[in-house]
Amino acid sequence: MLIATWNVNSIRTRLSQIIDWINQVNPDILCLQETKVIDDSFPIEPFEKLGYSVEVYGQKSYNGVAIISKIKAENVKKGFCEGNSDEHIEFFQDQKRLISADFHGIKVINVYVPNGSSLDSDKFDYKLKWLNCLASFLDEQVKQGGFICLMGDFNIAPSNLDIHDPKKYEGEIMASKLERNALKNVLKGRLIDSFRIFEKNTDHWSWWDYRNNAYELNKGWRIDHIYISTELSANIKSCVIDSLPRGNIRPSDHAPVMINLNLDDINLDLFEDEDDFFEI
DNA sequence: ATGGCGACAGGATGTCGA
Repeated sequence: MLIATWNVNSIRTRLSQIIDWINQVNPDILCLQETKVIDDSFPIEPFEKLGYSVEVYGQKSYNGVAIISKIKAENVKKGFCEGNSDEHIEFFQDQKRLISADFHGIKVINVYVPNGSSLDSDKFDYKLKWLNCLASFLDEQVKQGGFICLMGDFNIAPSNLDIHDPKKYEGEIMASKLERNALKNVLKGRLIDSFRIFEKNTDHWSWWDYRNNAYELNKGWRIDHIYISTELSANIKSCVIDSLPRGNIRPSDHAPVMINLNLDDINLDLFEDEDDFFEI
């Protein structure tokens, strides 16, 4: 099963490129971020024509997430809705940055983490609070049992290996200790970075700034990630960043990232107490 | 380089992203 994530920076501007990519790669599940459109205006038909179902959670101009899937999404949830106090939900619900759904017993959580602007900005405070809320949300999902796939645009380079020039950006936005610790607190060791299962010590980027010829100079960051329950690590056959779409005419500034997950030999014993899993 | 580049809303140019 191919599961992919892509910050497309406007679904309407990038539509034909996304359709081309789907035709070429044939993913089973594609999580999108920065769709930048209200739900009523999301172009659902081009995906349905290819046999996909579409779940959207968007808003005007900013943010917006969606899940495109061949398998029908079960238990779709939009925004933070569990494991968080009502005031948290209230605080975060105006920015559409999270959608989750179950597929064959795997809970797919698609996130667009706030950028945060700079460390002295109110937006940075919002980013850390949002990540803390995500940690609580994830705690609740883990409690419910089942495998988890947490993916999307995290706007954080987990280590200096994920930045083309770590010295230049040391301690700055997307590279700070505070953000990295907030991300670690989300993962809590129970989820692992799929990409680093295969690429232990290599430079690969998922985002290149539109400015300063960054893509041509290959000056990028790896800020788009697919985290998966540690129990599933043996089932991941590959994790690849497809950088080619970044070279398109009028590209997104992000590249798609995907994993190939083998579900054939998943150990169902892990879920012997989870009736929900067997109903699917 | 307090600038780059691109999308958006709106109908010029400011805001936002990363």
